[in-house]
Amino acid sequence: MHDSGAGSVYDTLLERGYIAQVSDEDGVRELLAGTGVRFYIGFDPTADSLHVGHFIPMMVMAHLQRAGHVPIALMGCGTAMVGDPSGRTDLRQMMTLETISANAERFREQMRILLDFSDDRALMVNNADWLLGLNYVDFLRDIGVHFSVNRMLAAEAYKQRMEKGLTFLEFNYMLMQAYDFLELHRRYGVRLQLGGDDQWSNILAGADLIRRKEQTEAYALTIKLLTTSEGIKMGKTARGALWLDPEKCPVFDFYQYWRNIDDADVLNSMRLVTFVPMEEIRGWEHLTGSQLNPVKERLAWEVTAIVHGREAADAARQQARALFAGPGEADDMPETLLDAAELEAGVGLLELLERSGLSPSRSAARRLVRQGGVRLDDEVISDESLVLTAADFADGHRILRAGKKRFHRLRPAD
RNA sequence: GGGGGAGUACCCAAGUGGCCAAAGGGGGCAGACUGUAAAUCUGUUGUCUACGACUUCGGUGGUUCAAAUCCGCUCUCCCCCA
Repeated sequence: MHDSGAGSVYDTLLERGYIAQVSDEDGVRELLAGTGVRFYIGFDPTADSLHVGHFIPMMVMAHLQRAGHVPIALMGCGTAMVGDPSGRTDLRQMMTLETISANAERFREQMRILLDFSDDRALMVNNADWLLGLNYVDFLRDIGVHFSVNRMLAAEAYKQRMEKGLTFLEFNYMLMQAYDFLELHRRYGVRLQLGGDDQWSNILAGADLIRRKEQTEAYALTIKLLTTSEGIKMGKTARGALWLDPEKCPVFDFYQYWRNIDDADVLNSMRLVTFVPMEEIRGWEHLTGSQLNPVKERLAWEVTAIVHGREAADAARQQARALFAGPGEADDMPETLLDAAELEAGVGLLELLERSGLSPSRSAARRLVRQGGVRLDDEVISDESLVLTAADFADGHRILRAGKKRFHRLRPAD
């Protein structure tokens, strides 16, 4: 884990491909050339776990922290009460403050995987502290005057909503985020806000506000969203987003997501989600086809190690190698225990597929069998009415496979 | 406040009394081919005690032998006028 010693952090960010837009490139470069710069990124706790979409901005914060700057992670409990319309086609589900606060608690824990909060090397603040107590009329007179509705409507973030409709509630989001920036400038001297590229107009609004209220230059820098080479958002899995919480996305699945990445996206991902030095990454540029497989494995290990720790990454790698390469198997494969009584009576294959989570329903399990997608150990099972009894477990456990990539261990309970 | 329009499966979107578990596309899943990739081809994609049965077309109550389709009420959203 190391950055290239030479060059400024700004150049590191640029080279690794994080930067999407900057309000004043020279200004930001100069600012970051110093040390101890406080900058912030806001995270609205609208779900109970962070996902890869948040992970990229976190990586940027980590790079900057390692270069001696001070990241401020803003928990958007106040802004989450309103909901950011940027990039959304419809109104977010309104959330209660309790839910939001509980989510923020999870976010806080997950932030620690990448940021060092000790000795004020990074700060965590909550905009509920200043947003929830605001007086409406005061806010309008103090902040609202500085916003032109005409200009707001021209913002890309709102344009998309002009067809589907935009509520006044959401329309205010930009003002709140702008106010956050101002508030953090006043409290901590923050002059730089980072965010996903969809946050561009919101961040600029804040920089403008600071300029007007404080006559100080503030900067906006947006980070590229994690997309495939075809511009499609990455991080979606069959079960939804690629969550950082192992409860919501098992480590093995997380690892496999990166292991199975498209050839065209390997190096780009390597730059964005790992700390592997650029010199090393450049050395892989000429690789093509199956030569990229070891690189994919490295990528998967590196990200997994950052998010879940080295041991978990080692385990996932070992498990994957065992399952795909040889007849072996790993220890921490998900498993289902079968008690003696049910083995006595016999357990149906379809039931097992459903219970293990390999199939969402028995109908789906039946289809899977019919299409030759089910294997018990290495044998394809075509009999959908197959029943397993204690005799089938004479050698201990059996491995149930759905398709080529999903595995589950069945084991008699002791 | 007045007028018009829309809500269909994971998403988009056909269907306007029976031939509808509901066209088509996307996505997902499986198989073939491969490199645990992509592309391509094939199959599949409501549930179940499965050649049949049951539940689904915003919600609810009706009309009818029969409703996603007709009527009343209701919820949500969009557009035009104010």
